[in-house]
Formats: sequence, structure tokens, C-alpha cells
Amino acid sequence: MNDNFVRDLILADNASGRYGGRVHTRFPPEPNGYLHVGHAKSIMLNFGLAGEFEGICNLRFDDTNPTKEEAEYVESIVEDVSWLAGHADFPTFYASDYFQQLYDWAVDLIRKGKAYVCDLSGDQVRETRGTLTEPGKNSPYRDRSVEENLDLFARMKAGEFSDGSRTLRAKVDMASPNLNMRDPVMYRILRAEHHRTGDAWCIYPMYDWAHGQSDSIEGITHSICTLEFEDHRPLYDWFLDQLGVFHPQQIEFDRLNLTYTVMSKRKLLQLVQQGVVESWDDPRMPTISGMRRRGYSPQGLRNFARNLGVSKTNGITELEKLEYYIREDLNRTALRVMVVLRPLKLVLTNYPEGQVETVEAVNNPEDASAGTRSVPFSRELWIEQDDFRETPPKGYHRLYPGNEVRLRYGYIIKCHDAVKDPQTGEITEVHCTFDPETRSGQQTRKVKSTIHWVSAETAVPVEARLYDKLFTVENPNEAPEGRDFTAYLNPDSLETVQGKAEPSLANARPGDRYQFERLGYFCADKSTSAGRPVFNRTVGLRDTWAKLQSQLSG
RNA sequence: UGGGAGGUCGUCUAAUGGUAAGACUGCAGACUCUGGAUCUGCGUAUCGGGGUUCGAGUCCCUGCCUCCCAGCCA
Repeated sequence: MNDNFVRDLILADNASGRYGGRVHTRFPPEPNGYLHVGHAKSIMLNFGLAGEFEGICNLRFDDTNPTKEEAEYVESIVEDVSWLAGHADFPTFYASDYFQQLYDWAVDLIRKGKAYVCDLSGDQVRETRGTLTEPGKNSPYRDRSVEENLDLFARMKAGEFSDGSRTLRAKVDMASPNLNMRDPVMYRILRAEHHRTGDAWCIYPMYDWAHGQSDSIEGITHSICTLEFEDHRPLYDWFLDQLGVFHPQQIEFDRLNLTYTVMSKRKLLQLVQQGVVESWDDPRMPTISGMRRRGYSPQGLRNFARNLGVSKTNGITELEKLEYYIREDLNRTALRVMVVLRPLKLVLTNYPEGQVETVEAVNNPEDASAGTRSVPFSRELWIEQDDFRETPPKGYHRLYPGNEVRLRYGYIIKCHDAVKDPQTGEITEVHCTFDPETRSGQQTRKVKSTIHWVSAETAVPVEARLYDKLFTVENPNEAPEGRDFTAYLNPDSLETVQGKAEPSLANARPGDRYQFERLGYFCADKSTSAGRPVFNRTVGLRDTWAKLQSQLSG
């Protein structure tokens, strides 16, 4: 991570000897959904800082609400963190590991007269909490004796009371201008199967009661979290001080927001449940698993996160920045191949029928060690429909009657005519002649354009899924009146095409990343099977021609 | 409205009283057997008003705007 105020604070603590120079962070997700790219920022910050100061970063699951949490999510989170970090070598903990300690501490607070069992219902608690401008009212149960509280709390734990009938509350200040301090609930009665503790407990700690103490137990020095917890910090400090235990420093930073997507687990879950997307790892999702499936590389994601910057300003980062870092990494690493996505038949009328030669193609111009490969060339080829125009627009350098282009790694060809379907007028075939003196590698004349192609006879059929933005507006969270963010869903976020690929693609395995020359970066989907590859478009190449065209058309 | 936190190019972030900098985006050009990559150049910003100071994005006062909080969610 680049310079940021969090590092400055750690530096200051190290200089003052506050934690003895120790730096111990943690990444604390709730296992109630899949991780998204916003979490990637937090992961990079926490793991990055720990690494930089030769400290440790824990993965800790804040699993205090069994009604929303599942083992599936735990597994996905471990996988995503490992993938992003590039290793699985980090200590993993669960807040549920601390349930007994938390319970004991709650008893301690009761003994100190700092917590009480409250018989108010949820509605009553809300009614007596006051408002932003008016103080709350003390619960009528606030002054129960320590003995009664101890007895009641033990019986809560023992399962004597029904769900929701009682809570344990901290005795802080019902008149505090900070609503979090108005006797917050510490425990609720909840009979739900916990993904790790099963039915061992029927009372569960609230996040506010669990989080600070979990950090304390783990010896976390710098507890880095997002802005919305800023006004919970006084409460966390209060708990720690009442308990007299190790006191981490909480530091709040701005969460990542990205244009053209949503970043709350609630909304992402909604998209999954409504079937708007296929799953949590749908390549259109801003989830880490979705991005992985789409073909984003961990290095690209890391570079992005590193360059984000960390502050306390609530902003929205442009998607283009993410795409820049993904392209940057893929440009360095992805093997080039030739694939035609919208095939148009091209016939070289002067090329001998039945003849096949092979041409050498560079695997990665950015990396000589990637070597070369042989690609078959013949009389009948597939080219991109976009690469031929019967009547070329201004500035169009590709194929049109009378024009010459180079076939990548092949010959210079000249277009003579196009064959049309007499019924529809649709162009079905383009006829060209090739110049045998211009084979790739020769010193020959220059042409303005080079196009890619696939030899028809040996072409491998491929499916390509072309993804576009999931939403049509930069910030779908700002929904029109009466509608929610789904009002802005992009109906064209997925287009599937059937293309033709050079033979080497027949061996693509799920997760393999390529650059389809002149088109974009693609990643073999998990549904890829032998001889039948399916590709997800990771991100397109920058397309100055398309930009030019959209400018002309307004 | 009470409390908390923020406002620097279009976007995200630097500048820690001393020439407002970088990245992304945009625009223009060079180069190119990918209209990719690469290279070069250009543009745009300190929320407003006062004050302190030789000097203010930074300190003080004041106004404005934005975000967060009234779950037995996290």
C-alpha cells in the first residue's frame, strides 16, 4: 500500500514505543456472504501493513450472528483471501472461539454493576432509546441487583427464557448524544444453529460486544476498520476500560466504492437470490470470486489496491482505474492467441486449394521467454465481421473492396469482392487475393492495418461470454424515488457469442488467461471441457477505433 | 435537528506553514505486422467569507455542503 495516514499512525506508535514496536492487524469478515473487491482493499491494507512492519495479520471470522452465517461463506472467504494473498499462511480465528471468555467477561461487568438483564421487548427498547435530539429513558430493569442480574443472565444462558424475551445490556448512559452509548445490547437470546458451535449456545454476543474484546484477546495492536464504526469506538474503549484488558487502537478508513456496481453484501445477495446473476462468482459480480472467474489476476488486483490510497474521504473510484491495473498485469503475462468472435468467411482465391502451411506466431511480445507457436494457414479463413466493410467509414483501414491489409503473421491480401446472400443482402463471404511475396518476416511494403484470422478447417469452436457493466449508471445506490438499485441494471451486461479459435485453444483449461489479439483478455471458464472451451471476457483491449467511431456518431 | 467524520484536478490520492504533485480518465502526436503495448506533449483543483503570518490547502473564526448513527445486523 502506498503512503497513507494509517501507516503514519503506526509509525508514530512505533516511535513512542506504544506497543513495543509490535504491529498486529487482522482482517475480520463476517461469513454472511462472499468477499468483494472492497474487502480486497482491506485485506491488502491489513496484510500489507503487517508484512511491512514484520508483524502478523490474522484472519478472524466475526461469526456472532448464526442466523446469517454459513460454513459455505467461511470456505469461500478462506479461498479468496489465500488467492489474493498468494498464500494460505495466516492465522485463522473465529469470534465464536471466544464465546466462553466473552460470557465470563459479561459476568464480570455485571459484578461491577456495569451490565444488567433487561426484560424490555425489542420494540420497547427502540421506544425508550430516544432520538437523535432527545435522550433515551432508563429501562425500568436498569437497577436490578447484581445478584438478580447474575441469576437471570445464567438462566438466559441455560435456555430458561424464550428468544427475544430478555437481553443483557451495558449500563452506560441513556442520555449520551452518541446513540451507541445508550445502554447497548450485549447479548440476545437466539436459538439458532451456529456453523461452528452448533446448539451449544442460545445466547449470542452482539458484534459491538464481541469485536473489541476479540481484538484484545488476539493482541491486535491496530484494529483497522471502516468509517461507519467511528462512533462505536467510544463504546469499544468503554468495554475495554471496564474490563481492564489489553487495549488495541482502532483506526477507521474509507471503504472502497466503485462506479457501475454495488458493494454491499446485502445488495449482492439480492442479485444472487433474484437470479439477476448466476451466482456469487458470476463474472459480473464485484466479488473476488467473480473477478477471479472473470480472469482478473491476483497481481492485478493487488496493484490496484496498492494504488488506491487510504483516507477518510467517502468517495467512489472509477472502474477504469481497476481495469487499467488488470490490463497492465495481463499485458505482461497473458499469452496471445488468435480468435474470431463474429466469424465471416474469407477466401483467398489465388491460394492453392488443399494447401496448408504453418506460420510462426509470437506468444507474448512483452515476454520473449514465452516463445512462439505454429499456426496453420490455408485458403479459407475466418475473419472478424468488423474487419470488413463494403463501404468503409472515414478513417477505416481494414478490409474493403480494393484495399490491402496484412493477415497477422501471414500475407498481405487485397480485397476484390463480397458475396451476399441474395435474400437478406447479408455478406456471407469476402474474396481476396494474397501476395506470395509478402509472407510475414519479409521486408515488404507497409499496409495500414493488420487483422487476425483463424484457418477454417482447423478452427476450434469456442463460446465467449462478453460482459459489460452490471449497471448503467455510475452510482446505482442513488436510486430514483420508489425504486431500488436494480432499476439501473444493464440488460446487456452479458452477450454470448460462438466463435472460432486457433487450434492451440483446444487445450485450454479452466482459469487459463489469454489475450485474444485485437479483442481483449479472456479467461477459460470453469465450464470449459476438453475440446469445448468457454471463455469469459476479462476486459477488452483499449479500442481507439471504437472511441473514434463513438465520437463521430455523437 | 444531537453526536461523529469529511470537503484539493472529471475520479482517487500527495503536499505535515515555504514552487499545489502523482495515478486513472480525457485530448493531441510519435511509433507499431495487435487501431494493443510503448513513448511524447497538453489540460483542469485547494467549498465560500473573514483573520493570523513575510508567506496559508495546511493555523484561527465563521458560513455552506456531503457522509455515518435511532437493529435484539455487522
